[in-house]
Amino acid sequence: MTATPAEHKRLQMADIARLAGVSVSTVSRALSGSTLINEETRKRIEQLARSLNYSVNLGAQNLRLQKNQTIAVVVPFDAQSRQHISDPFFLSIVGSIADALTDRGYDMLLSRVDAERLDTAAALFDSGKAIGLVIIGQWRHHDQLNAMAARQVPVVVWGGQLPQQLYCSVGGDNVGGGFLATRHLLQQGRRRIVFLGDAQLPEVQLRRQGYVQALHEAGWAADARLELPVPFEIIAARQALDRLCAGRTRFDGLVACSDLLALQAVQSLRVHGREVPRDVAVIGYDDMPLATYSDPPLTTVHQPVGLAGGEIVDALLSLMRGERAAPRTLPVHLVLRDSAPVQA
Amino acid sequence: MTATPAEHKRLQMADIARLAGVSVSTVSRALSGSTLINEETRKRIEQLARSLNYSVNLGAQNLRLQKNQTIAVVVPFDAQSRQHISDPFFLSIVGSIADALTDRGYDMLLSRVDAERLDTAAALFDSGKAIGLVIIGQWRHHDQLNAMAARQVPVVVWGGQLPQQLYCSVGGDNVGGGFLATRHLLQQGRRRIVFLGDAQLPEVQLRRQGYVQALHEAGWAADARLELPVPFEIIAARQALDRLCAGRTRFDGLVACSDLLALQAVQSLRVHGREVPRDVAVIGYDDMPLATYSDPPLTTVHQPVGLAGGEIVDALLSLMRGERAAPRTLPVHLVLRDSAPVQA
DNA sequence: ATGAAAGCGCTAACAC
DNA sequence: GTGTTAGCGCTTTCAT
Repeated sequence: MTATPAEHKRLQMADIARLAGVSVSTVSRALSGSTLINEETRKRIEQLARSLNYSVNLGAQNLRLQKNQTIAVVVPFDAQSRQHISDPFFLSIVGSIADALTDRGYDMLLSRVDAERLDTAAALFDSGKAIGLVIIGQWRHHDQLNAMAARQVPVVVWGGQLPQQLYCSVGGDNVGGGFLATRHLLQQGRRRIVFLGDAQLPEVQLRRQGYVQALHEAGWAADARLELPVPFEIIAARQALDRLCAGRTRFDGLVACSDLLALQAVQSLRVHGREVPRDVAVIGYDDMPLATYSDPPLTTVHQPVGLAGGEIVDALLSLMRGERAAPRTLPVHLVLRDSAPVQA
Repeated sequence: MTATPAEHKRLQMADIARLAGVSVSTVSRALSGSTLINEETRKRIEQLARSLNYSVNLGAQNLRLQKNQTIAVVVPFDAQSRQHISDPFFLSIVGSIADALTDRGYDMLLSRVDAERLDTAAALFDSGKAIGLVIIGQWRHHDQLNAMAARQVPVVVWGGQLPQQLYCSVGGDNVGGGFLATRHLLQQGRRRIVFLGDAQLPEVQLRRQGYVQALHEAGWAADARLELPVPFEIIAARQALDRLCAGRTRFDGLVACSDLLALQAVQSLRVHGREVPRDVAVIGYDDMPLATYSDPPLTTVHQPVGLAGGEIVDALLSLMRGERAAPRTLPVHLVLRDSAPVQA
């Protein structure tokens, strides 16, 4: 609320030095807690600095010290759908990482890149803006991530563990999650189970593996007509669901790759006169808060979002220390609620 | 996945210069799009740089150019409850701001500070780490925010507009929201309406003003027994709600200060044998996605989260240009769903 | 069109 | 203990 660009009047060490009647080195020492300085001068300088709201310029300090405490967290976006950060799961993961980084004394730079060009995220590292990268999701570009890792960019990816993976990933047990959900439905007597999710995405592909595996164990084969490759984006997903429900494909169970997708399915089913769980049992994924409050409360695969941030950050830090960081798969479990209860 | 801290081998301009057989100045010119350079040399250098994944060190560049494109977004946390970023509304706002900043070419630094010491956020500016600040919520420290603004820290606060406010705020119309919710309940014949929210927080205080105003217009006075000063934190809120429901205070309507709070109320009421909306009509606040899917779907005050990011960022940018930025109040509206339907 | 040199704000030898 | 000086990686006069 001033009329002059506040930019120009930022204090610097030389100003403090002049006002205190000492040299800049003395100020530097006073403010950096050096031992070889008179206690009284330090007090005086510290107080002066504080009273003027002076803080050491971190850009200059970092340059001089060759140091940096910034980690970039990259949330890819789908350029086609111009999708924004809105998926509650992504947001939660970001929150979890933010907490973990704060706890460990790092700064977090939040960036967005085109999901088709994950490799552009490396510029954040190459330019020295960040000393490490966290990328949320592999999307369709396992290869780009591999290339980044191959040239030593410190990067941890939230996502699935894939064969021939050079980068470090941290993620929920996707195969296990898909399996648990599907097996539960089978155990409740469901036979025709829809799988809802775009298997082009590695995480979804892995969940699908669990789905297929559960079917096989029960003696069934996967049926391509029951696989609905919907994106995470709600509007498009809903259209696909409405088509499915309006069509003549019969099904009595459904495994979705997010809670939001599952709830869209519930709504679509309702519109088409089918009841959950009576006609179709539905299982979500993620266990976001809304799964508790929804109608019906959602049986869903719980992802350990709270832990995720710490795991991701710890993996990245060890990577940056030069250690090899093995991919980590975090345990998931099924939370039973009403959309796919025991005793269907 | 290497065994050597990758830190040391970051390329710099001198390396490129050496490899290209030119001076650093030439490289600098080539990479910065200067006109006084041979087109062929530029091509050659650009290609060399690209092939080596070289990017200009932005720390050094910023220092030299006295420039910086980083905006800090600060999400305060309640140190007592050790609360993490989990409130879906905060997360959404952060997402919206992230999108707005990305669109406008700024970097976003996400920080957390103790909600009791909002003023510590100013260090991000004083140290030159960020050239502008966005703070999510006023919490209990209007005064600290005023002090920051008074000393020219470019800051925009998401929150309510208060008297004697020196800083620029952007926020939903809280008085209007509280009013709309309460009036709706009154129009549906509800008479004893609980207000759920900690009026120590300015935004909540404003919503309470709207609540009181609606009561007055209908000829009623506020009843202190119907005001439940719960925090946004779920566990504590739930305890207070259970106490209310178990007690002998009668009420047939409830206005909550977040959707999560409203849904906790619904659950608490259920546990105590009361039905929503039949016995108690409930209205939430924010209109998060879960409000659509919940049981019952929540009548709630819609906040324009999608717009918020752009408004906040634009206000901040104009502030940084040295213009005076007036506080902005964004319109809210009531979304009618089943928890407080028309025709109670 | 290109190179040499100064300097952005800071820290760390190295003097004294 | 404190000041002087060099230099972190870059851009930009100023020469040539």
